[in-house]
Amino acid sequence: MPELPEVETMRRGIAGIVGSRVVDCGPVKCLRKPILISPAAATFRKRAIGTTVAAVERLGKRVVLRLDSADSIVIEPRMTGLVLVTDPPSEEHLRFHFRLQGGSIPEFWYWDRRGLGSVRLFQPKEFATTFGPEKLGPDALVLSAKELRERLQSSRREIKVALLDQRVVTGIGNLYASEILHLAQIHPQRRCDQLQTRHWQAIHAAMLEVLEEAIRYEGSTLGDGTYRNALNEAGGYQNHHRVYARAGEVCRSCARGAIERIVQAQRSTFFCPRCQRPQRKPALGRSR
DNA sequence: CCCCAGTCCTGCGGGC
DNA sequence: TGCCCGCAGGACTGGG
Repeated sequence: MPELPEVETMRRGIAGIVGSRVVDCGPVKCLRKPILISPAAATFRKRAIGTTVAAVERLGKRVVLRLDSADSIVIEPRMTGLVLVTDPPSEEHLRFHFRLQGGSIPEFWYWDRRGLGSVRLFQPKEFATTFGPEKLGPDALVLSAKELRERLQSSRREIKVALLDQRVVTGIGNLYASEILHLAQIHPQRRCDQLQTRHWQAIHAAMLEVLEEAIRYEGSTLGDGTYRNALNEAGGYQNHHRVYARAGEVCRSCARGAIERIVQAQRSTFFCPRCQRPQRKPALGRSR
């Protein structure tokens, strides 16, 4: 499930196309239901072919190709999308193709097993409204601890659920939310409005540490093996997960707690009940 | 404001 | 052995 570290790895994998000219692009004939491509192929090609890639950026969990025409191509991998410069895991799930000239990468593909992702081209105004600040919060690697606190301190939501809200902070998904809260030693069900400044500082520090470490390992490739980098190689961070998909196993921090799995907002959360204590309950009755 | 369930989609693994 | 079903979850939507 590509989140910030996986998408950043994808971005780096095709960063070499900067300066190259798009000589062809378009959907790959696919037996499956086609993924979302907009505008329709003819218009897409007309606007993209002949342009030069000015930059390859990451916008939360999306890869953005900035063209010298001022248009932007946004690749959104959702669950199973990949950007590949080499042999795909399977031919049948190739979805979109780019051919380039003038650089070290002559072509690359968008591959997507489940087909929930998209490849879209935006003109500047449309891009601004689609990805404006009210739709997408600051990037997780840029946001400060103070800003994170200010955005959530009055929310009654559980902290783990709030971290998944891309309007608050972009780039964190289900896997890294669990990892971040474990490193920060915060129980995933603690309410945002009951966290103190020191808790927000811990979450912020853990967010940077986990995401940067995961980027160094080129992301997480889970059991289904879906996620791969642009060279179709698995990531390595799954071997360093503290809690994710480790239910019943011993906690690597305290070496005593067994990792638990709970469901929040219809998604799995993993945590260590010893390292991540729940909200202190107000004392009942009166103390003597 | 926030929550919840439903939607898209495929592959995998448990259960019988 | 084979089939069915539940599950995985990012982003979005509609209703409460």
